Amino acid sequence: MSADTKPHEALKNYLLAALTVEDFERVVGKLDLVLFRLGDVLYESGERMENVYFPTTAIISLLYIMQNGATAEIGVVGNDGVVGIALFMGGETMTNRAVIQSAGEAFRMKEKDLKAEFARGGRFQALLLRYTQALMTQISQTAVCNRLHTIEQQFCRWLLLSHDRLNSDKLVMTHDLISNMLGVRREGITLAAKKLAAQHLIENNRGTITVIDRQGLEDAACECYAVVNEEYNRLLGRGISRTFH
Amino acid sequence: MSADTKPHEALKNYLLAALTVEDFERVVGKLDLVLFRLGDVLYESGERMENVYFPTTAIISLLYIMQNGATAEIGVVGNDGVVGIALFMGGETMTNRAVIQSAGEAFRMKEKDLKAEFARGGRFQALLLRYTQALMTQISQTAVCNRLHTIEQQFCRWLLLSHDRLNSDKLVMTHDLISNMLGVRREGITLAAKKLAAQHLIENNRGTITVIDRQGLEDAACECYAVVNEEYNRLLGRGISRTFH
DNA sequence: TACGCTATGTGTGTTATCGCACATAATTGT
DNA sequence: ACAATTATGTGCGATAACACACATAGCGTA
Repeated sequence: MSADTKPHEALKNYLLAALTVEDFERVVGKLDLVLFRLGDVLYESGERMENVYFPTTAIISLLYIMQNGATAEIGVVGNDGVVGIALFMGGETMTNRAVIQSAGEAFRMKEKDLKAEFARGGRFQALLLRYTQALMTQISQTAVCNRLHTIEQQFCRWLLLSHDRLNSDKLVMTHDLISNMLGVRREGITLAAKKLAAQHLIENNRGTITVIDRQGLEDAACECYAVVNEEYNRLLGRGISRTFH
Repeated sequence: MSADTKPHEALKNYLLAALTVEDFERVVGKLDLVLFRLGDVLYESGERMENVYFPTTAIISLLYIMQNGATAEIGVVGNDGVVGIALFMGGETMTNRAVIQSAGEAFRMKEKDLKAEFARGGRFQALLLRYTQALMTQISQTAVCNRLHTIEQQFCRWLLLSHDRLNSDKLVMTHDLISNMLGVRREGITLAAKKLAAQHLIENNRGTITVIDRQGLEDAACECYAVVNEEYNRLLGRGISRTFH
């Protein structure tokens, strides 16, 4: 397999791609490719997980669901990371739901296999922990952004984080869905989208948002996006931002 | 020392107290007691840390500082945890500032000693990782709370989290300081404090807030406090909430 | 005891966002 | 082609929080 001319699909996930050849060869045998559709749930709040997932083309949203049904996203995971950190962090469950925000593929690894790999204590463990710290930074910045910034700024941050994890400029996503992620009204997103479209930063069609001016979007966002992006670069040793695609 | 009749001060920190006798005996030799005053900074954003701290009576706030000087707390650490997780998570630095919110003591451990202990991979490592997951839950809930709840509800959550980590009902803290933590205006806190005082949940004197009706405060808070508290109990195997004092 | 500093209380007008209602437009199914 | 469904656009009054201004009150100390 290492002699293949075509690189393994799993290398599309940056965590897996950062393994040594030796580690990768061993780990790859324990991975299964899974296809997810929009809305699929990888785990529920408080639910015991049986697998972790290393996304390649899928994007997963970590959502908190309030007792009254209101929702708010605390973070997003794509080909930069892994879903199911509670399995190696030792908590077994989390207080959020992991839901597919953008259809695509991910590699599944069984709990037992993951724990065995983690316990080896080598590069894989170090990578998983550094990724977890990066995710903490993203969640922290979500908290800050929710506190201090406007819907429009948050929408920009959210678009950029999604765009980074997508190999297309087209986000298939309704305003309503986005509003659930950001924990705001649907009308708030409609308004923000119109404003960004008027500045020619995005195109805003029924069910899809297309990124037109990536740099313009970054300028329109608050500092939160840049802080998170730089921390991911620093911790995971490569850009996940568009600059590096 | 294990034969002492008086329990070691370090046992006031729940992470250290959860170690096996053997682990504790070894670790305790590497701890130094430090006294902190209000406002002391344990590390700055992006600054290389040289120690971790296991608080006993001190309370530490993890603050994000925006470029324009605005601040927002992302989490709070007391005798339930440890400050400086970046040292074992592998990132070395974080994007926030750790600042003393309530004067008191903490045990300091050198980076090298901590990393050596972590690398042993035993109970101490497991505890540190589970604590990190608990902290992630707290940060997540801060994000949710910032998004969906009123200043008054957030103030209740904040009071409860602080009260849990304090061995007194008196919080020495100005409205101005609290407003910096919550990322709101000082007047907003004055108003919320007056409302809670009118309901006899707290007493609101110059420079101090005294918790009068703990249960009433919990009822006035949003679900965010309960979610975090339950998750700490589940992950760290003991209550840090007042119920268990 | 009086002065000065710090903390808290309060009022006014503004803004962002909300909740709700409803119109319009795009897509899907028959 | 038409009806039904889904997505988006828009208006309006309510509310929470903001910024700013300034009054009062508690505390330390000269």
